[in-house]
Amino acid sequence: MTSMNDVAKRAGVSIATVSRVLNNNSNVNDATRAKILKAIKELKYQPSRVAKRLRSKGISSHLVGILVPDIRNPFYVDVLEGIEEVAYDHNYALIMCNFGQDEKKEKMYLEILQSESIDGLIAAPASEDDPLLRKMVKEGLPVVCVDRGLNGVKVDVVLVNNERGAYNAVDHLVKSGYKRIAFIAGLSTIPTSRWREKGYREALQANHIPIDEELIKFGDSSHESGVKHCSQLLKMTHPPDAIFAGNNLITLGVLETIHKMGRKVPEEVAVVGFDDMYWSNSLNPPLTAVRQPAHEIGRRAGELLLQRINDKERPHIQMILETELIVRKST
Amino acid sequence: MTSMNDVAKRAGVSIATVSRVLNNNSNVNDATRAKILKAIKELKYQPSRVAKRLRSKGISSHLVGILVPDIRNPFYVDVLEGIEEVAYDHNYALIMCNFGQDEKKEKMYLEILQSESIDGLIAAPASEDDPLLRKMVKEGLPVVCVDRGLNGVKVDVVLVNNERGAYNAVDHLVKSGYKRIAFIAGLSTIPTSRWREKGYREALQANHIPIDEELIKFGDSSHESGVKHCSQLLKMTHPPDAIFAGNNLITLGVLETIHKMGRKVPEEVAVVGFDDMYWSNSLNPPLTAVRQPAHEIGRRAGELLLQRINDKERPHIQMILETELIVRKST
DNA sequence: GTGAAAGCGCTAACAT
DNA sequence: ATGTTAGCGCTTTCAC
Repeated sequence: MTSMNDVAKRAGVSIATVSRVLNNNSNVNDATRAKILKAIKELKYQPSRVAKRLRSKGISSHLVGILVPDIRNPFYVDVLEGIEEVAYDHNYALIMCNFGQDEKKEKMYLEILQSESIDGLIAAPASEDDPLLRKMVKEGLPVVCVDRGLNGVKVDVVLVNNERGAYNAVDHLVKSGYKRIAFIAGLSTIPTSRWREKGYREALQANHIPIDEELIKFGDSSHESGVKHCSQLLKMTHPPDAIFAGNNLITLGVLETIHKMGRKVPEEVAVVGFDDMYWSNSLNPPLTAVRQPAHEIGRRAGELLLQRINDKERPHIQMILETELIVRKST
Repeated sequence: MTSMNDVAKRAGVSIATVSRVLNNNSNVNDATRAKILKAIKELKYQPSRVAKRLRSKGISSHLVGILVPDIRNPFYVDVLEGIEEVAYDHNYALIMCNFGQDEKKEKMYLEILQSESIDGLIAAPASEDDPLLRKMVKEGLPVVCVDRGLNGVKVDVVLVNNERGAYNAVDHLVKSGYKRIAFIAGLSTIPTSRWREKGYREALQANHIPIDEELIKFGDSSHESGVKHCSQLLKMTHPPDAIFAGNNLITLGVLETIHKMGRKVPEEVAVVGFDDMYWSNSLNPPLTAVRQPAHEIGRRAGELLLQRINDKERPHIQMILETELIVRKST
């Protein structure tokens, strides 16, 4: 790699001057500037982001971290895309860490992120009580949480009204005549699962439908979990006539299982999923789903993060976006 | 951030000794080591990856870059996951760059990656002639290409036999009795599109079916492109009785369009897609698809990269994996 | 307007 | 077995 030194030599100036034209703050003689620019071009010089980062802590290193629970979940992919869009617009690079619901992995990634001297972090932590993340926030790292918050510490948060989203889905199921509505939830430790469960219970209560605890299954937010719990449900003596799936991946597992067991959707079992996908229309049958504005969540989170990086004193914001129930053919 | 200096002071030793226990190479007195370890723990010291990177060029910085064309494509997500798996096992962090089929963006990301002093790079470049990437390889950066190669320079490559994959798909279509088989390809500039086209043509020829150029559409590897070309195809006076979709996203667009136009699959139009998805079974109808071992591709690429990082002289490898045609209900 | 020099946190000779 | 020191490539006072 050619360094500032090479440029300085070639232009016959000192590295300080080179640095000046690079960050075009101070005044530099036009002739000198031209010489330097020429040398930069000739040498194809590229400043080292690493050295910059090491030297100027606090000054923008233009690197932000992203911590996602599961890259296989299309929801997070969309969020990521939203973030990436604003990052790109502002010349930030992303260091992406996918911890796959594994808290050990999450911890390791947080440590790496920290030691990479990132400017900021967008995270969907496994737990709202994550001590390490909390510590990083306290130490002044700009952090924006998506999809879930972080207790006991001030952070910007972008999420969706999960309770209402679930409520609407289940309410729709009831209004469509379904009586035994099961809920396959994600990991019980993650907040979204609990909010969605709350919405589920409330909708049932509001409609005077007794809650059958047998119909509530907590799994681990994965495709396999959807498969497992759906097949258990379907094998019950009194199987449910509708399933509310706690997320994307679970929904896909549920659909697969129902097909494999030869049941008809929605005649024998209706399905509504939390999280819409852009290809929900091509599923069999077209899926009724609670749509989260994932891309928007990503964009907002990205914007909030950049704002906070530039102004650490700005008051904290909790941004709650609404979901939308997209009724198709599975209910 | 607490630094090595803080640790050294607290333990009453020099930073060199601290560095030694951290990289446990040389001999350190057990008592001293214990003291230092204690100080590290008490201070919650974390070495700065940035400083390490700056200092020791060439010595592993444990950061590798990933350059993917489109994170929305489930194929790349699976590849990414495979890479991430091996990276995690070897304590490498990933800096992920998604250029969204945009060559300008790709260039910017390559520059960033370069100036981050990464140890190596796994890339699926937009073009096999990318000059910047080529330059980086020439300058000694370990690079592994996935899904496509890089001309005029030696690199490890992991990809799939696209030609044969396409051939098998189309051959299957013919053998199933379809006569007017359309092909909606991805971006004509990317090699995979051309290989798949080749396989398509060959299968037709081998089966003595005349090629109708009207039935070959080149788009841009996106969902929208699938929608657009499928609807054009279906509106023809003599529409095709089968569609071979050039990738994941295109397939989804095709399916959506067929449903929207009220045609029956496979009775009115059969569909086979390149790239299988783990939820292909839940599509309407279950999709016949050419399965690429995406996860395996990722793992292999990751392994090759780590090997190359550790041994720049190792001979270059081109790894060609086979595809598998999964016949379901759409054909 | 420009240069010299200190230092960010670390590693790796080279001393002791 | 441990300490001293010179950088890695950059920014930023402080001089001139």
